[in-house]
Amino acid sequence: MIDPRLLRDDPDRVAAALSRRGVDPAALEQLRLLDEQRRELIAGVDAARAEQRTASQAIGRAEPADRPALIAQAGARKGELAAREQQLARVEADHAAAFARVPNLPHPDAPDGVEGDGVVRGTLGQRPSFDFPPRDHVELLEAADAIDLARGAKVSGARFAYLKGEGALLEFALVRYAIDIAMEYGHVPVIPPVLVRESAMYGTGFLPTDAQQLFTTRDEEYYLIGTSEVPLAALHLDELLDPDDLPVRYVGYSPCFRREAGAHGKDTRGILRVHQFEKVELFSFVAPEDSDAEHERILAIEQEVFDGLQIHAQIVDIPVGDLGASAARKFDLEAWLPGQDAYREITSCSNTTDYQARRLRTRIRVDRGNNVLAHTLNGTALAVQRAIIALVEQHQREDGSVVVPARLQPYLGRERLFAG
RNA sequence: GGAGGGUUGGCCGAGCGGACGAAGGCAGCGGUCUUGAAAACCGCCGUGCGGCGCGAGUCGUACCGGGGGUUCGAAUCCCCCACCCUCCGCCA
Repeated sequence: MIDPRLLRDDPDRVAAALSRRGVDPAALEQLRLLDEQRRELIAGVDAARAEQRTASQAIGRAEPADRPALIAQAGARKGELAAREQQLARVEADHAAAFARVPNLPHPDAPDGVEGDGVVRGTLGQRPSFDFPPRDHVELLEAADAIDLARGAKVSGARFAYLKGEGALLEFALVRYAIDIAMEYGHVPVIPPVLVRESAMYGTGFLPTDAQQLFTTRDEEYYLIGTSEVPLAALHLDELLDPDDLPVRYVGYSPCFRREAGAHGKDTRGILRVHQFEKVELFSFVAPEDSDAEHERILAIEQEVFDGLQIHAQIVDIPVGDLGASAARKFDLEAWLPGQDAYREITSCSNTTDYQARRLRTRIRVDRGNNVLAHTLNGTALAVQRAIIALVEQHQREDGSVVVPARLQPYLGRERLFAG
C-alpha cells in the first residue's frame, strides 16, 4: 500500500510517479477525496464518542437516585453514534480496497518502458560457444534419466515433472551451495510454511492483484505460496523491530506453486515454467535509508551464486511497466540458454520499499514514538529448475555429459554429470 | 477427532460491570550517590488513527488474541472464530 499521507500532502508528486506505471491521475484524485471523506468522518465519530463517554462516566459518579434520568439521557444518543460509526465503516472499507489496488511508487532510477525495455547493466561470464549443435535441457536431462516429464504429466498434469537420479542430486547440491553463500552474507536459513492464510497473501501484496496465479486448498482456508517471499515477509507481521536488530536477513528454501494462468502455450517444453518448483529466496528487513544499498547487496549475492556456477547471464534493470505491484525497482539475472538461443530470467530481486511493510505493519522503533515502516527486499538466490536448465545447457559437452563447475563439485561429489 | 484449561503492555503478572491505558515486578532509558562499577533511591517508560502546532509537543479517539452482541457504560457478561497448553485417540 502506498502512503495515504503522501497522497494527501503531495498529490502531484504521487500522480507523477504513478503515471510512469500507467495509473490514471483521475483515479488517484478519487482516492484522495475518499481519504478526505474518511478523515471528516473520523473527526465526527471521535467527537460523538467523547460526548457519550463523558455522559456514561457521569452516571457512575452520580448519586443512585439521580441515575435513571441520566441513563435515559445518555441512551438517547446511542442511535446517532451508531449511524455515524456505520457510515465510517463503509468508507473505511472502500478506502482500504481502493488503496490496496494502487501499485508502489517506482524508484526514480528505474527505467521507463514496458516488458522488454529493460536496461542491461552488466554481464556475467562469457557466452559459451559450441562446436556441435547444443541440446536443450529436456534432451540432456531425459537422456540421463534425470527428469521424467511424461510421468509428471501422467500423475499431475501439464507443467509437472519428476527430478530423478543426478537431477535430484543436483537440486540438493545447488540448494546447499546457494544457502552457504547467502549465509556468508548474514542471511539466516529458514524453512517456512508453504501454506499461508489470506492475511499473509494480502500483506505481501499478492492479493488482491495476483489471485489468478495462486493455488488454494480445497477448503480455501489456505493459499499455497508462489514464493517463500510470502512467509518470510509475513514473519514480522504486526511487529515493531528494534533498530539494533537491523538488518534482519533470511534465506528461505521452499517449493513454490504457480497456476501460470494466462501463460497457455508459453514455455510448454521442459521445466522452465512449471506449476511447482523449488527456490532459495533471500529476504531482508532494513531501515528506509539502507534499502538501496541492500538491493545492491542482494544483487551481489545473486551474481556470486551464478558467477560461481560459471553461468553466463546479463543483469537487467527492469522497466517500471514490468514491475510487480509491490516493487519500486527490480533487477533480473537473465541467463543465456543455448537450447533457446535466448536470455531468460533466472533470478529477480526487488526493493519493495515500505509498500509491503505498510500492509504487514512491520515497523522500526525510533525515539519518542516516531516509529517508521521498515523497508523490505527480496531476491532469488537460486531457482532450482531454472538454474539446472542454465547449468546443463551451458556446460554440456558433445557426448551429452555436463561439466560440473569447480565450486559446485564439493556439493555434488563429482566433476561430471550424465557421464553414463 | 473427543474432553478440559488458557490468551492482558518488550517479558512476567493482577484485575471478574463504572474514576482502567490498565496494579505490581522484571527489562530498558534518564538522574542522585560513587574514583569507576554494583547496590540503593527518584523519575520516565505502549501502539494505531484523527485534530492543532514550524517544532519539542498537545488534544481527542481506539486497542487487554480476532470478530459480533448485551449495557447509559465491557479487559470484566454472552455468542462465533483463531491460536496455545494438558489428557485420550490417530500419526511421519
